[in-house]
Amino acid sequence: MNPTATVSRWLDLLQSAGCRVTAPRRAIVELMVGTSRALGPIEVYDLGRAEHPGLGLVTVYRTLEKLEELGLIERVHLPDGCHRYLRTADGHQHLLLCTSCGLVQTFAGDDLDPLSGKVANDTGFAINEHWLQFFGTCPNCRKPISTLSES
Amino acid sequence: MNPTATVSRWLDLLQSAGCRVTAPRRAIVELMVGTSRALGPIEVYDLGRAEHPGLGLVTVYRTLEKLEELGLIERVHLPDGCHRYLRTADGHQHLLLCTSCGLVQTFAGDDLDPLSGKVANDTGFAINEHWLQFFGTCPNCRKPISTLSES
DNA sequence: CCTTGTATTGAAAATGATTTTCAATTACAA
DNA sequence: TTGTAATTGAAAATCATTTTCAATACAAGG
Repeated sequence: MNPTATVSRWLDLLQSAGCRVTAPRRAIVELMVGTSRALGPIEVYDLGRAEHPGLGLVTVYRTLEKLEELGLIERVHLPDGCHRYLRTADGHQHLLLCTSCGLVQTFAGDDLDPLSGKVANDTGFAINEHWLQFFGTCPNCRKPISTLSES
Repeated sequence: MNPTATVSRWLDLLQSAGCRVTAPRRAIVELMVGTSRALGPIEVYDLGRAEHPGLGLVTVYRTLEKLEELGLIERVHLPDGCHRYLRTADGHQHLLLCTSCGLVQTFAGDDLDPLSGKVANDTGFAINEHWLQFFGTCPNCRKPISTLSES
C-alpha cells in the first residue's frame, strides 16, 4: 500500500472509531505514516508544525494516544528512554533501532513462540508479550564519526 | 554468594569508587541485593524508609544512579514504562518480567550473537546491545484472578 | 580519641514532561 | 444551512526528576 492510501486508511479508521478528521490529525497521521523513525512527542510536534503551524503539543499527545489505541502506532523503548512512537509493522517483527537518530528497521528472526512456551512451562508465568530488539548505530549516523577520525 | 556477603561486596565497591558508606546507602543496597523485583525510585523510597525512616527521595535517585554506574544494577524497561532498576544478573541473561508485580526471572535462551552479526551485516548497523525479554504474569499474581473467577 | 575537610544528606526550589481544564472553534449529521 | 458535540490550543495543574544549599556525618590524620 502506498503512503497516500495508508494515510486514507488511517483517517478512515479514525472516523470509524467515532473520531472526526481534522487538519491537526491529518498532519500527525501523514507524519507517522511517512517516517521510519521512532519519534517522541516533541519531535512529532516540531515536525508537525512544519505542515500545520498552529499545531499544539496537547493535540500531539492526544492524537498519538488515539493512534496507539487503534494499534496503528506503538510505543518503542530504547535503552535511554521510552516514549517514542513508531508505525506498527505488518505481522510481528523484531526491531533494529538506531540509538542516534531513531531509525528503525525490522528483521526476520527466529520464531520465539517455542522458546516462549518452554519458558512459560518452566516458570509458571502466563507470557503474553515479548521483545527482541537490537540497538546500534545506523550507516548514516556512523558516517560523521568515521569522517572525523579520518581528518 | 549469600546476600550479606553481596551487600559487603557492593559497599566495598562503592568505597573503592571514592564514595562513603552511609546509612541511607546501606539501606538501599540491602534492598536492591535482597529483591528479585524490578523497582522504581518511589518503590525504593517507600521500602527503604522502612529500614531508614529519614531516607530522602533525592538520595534514592542519586544512589541508584551510582549503583548503575558501577554496573551493580541496571535499568529495565516494561511495556508500560521504564525507569525500574534490577540487580544485574551474572553473565548476560534474558529476562522474564511480571507486568503486575515486577518480579523478574532470568532464563537461558539462544545465543543471539550469530543473529546479531547477520543482521549487522545485512543492514550496515553497528549493533552494540540487544534485548530479549518476555513479559507476563507470575504464578503469584495469577492466583487472585483465578480465585475471583472461581468464586 | 578528637579534629578537620569534604562527601553526603534531605528539604525546598527549579525544571521538564505529561495531563487536565476551559472557552473558542470546527467537523459533520440532520 | 444549522445545531451540536467533538476538538482545539493556551494556560494551569500535576507528576517525575534534577538542582541548589545549608546542615550533617564519614573517615583520614593527628
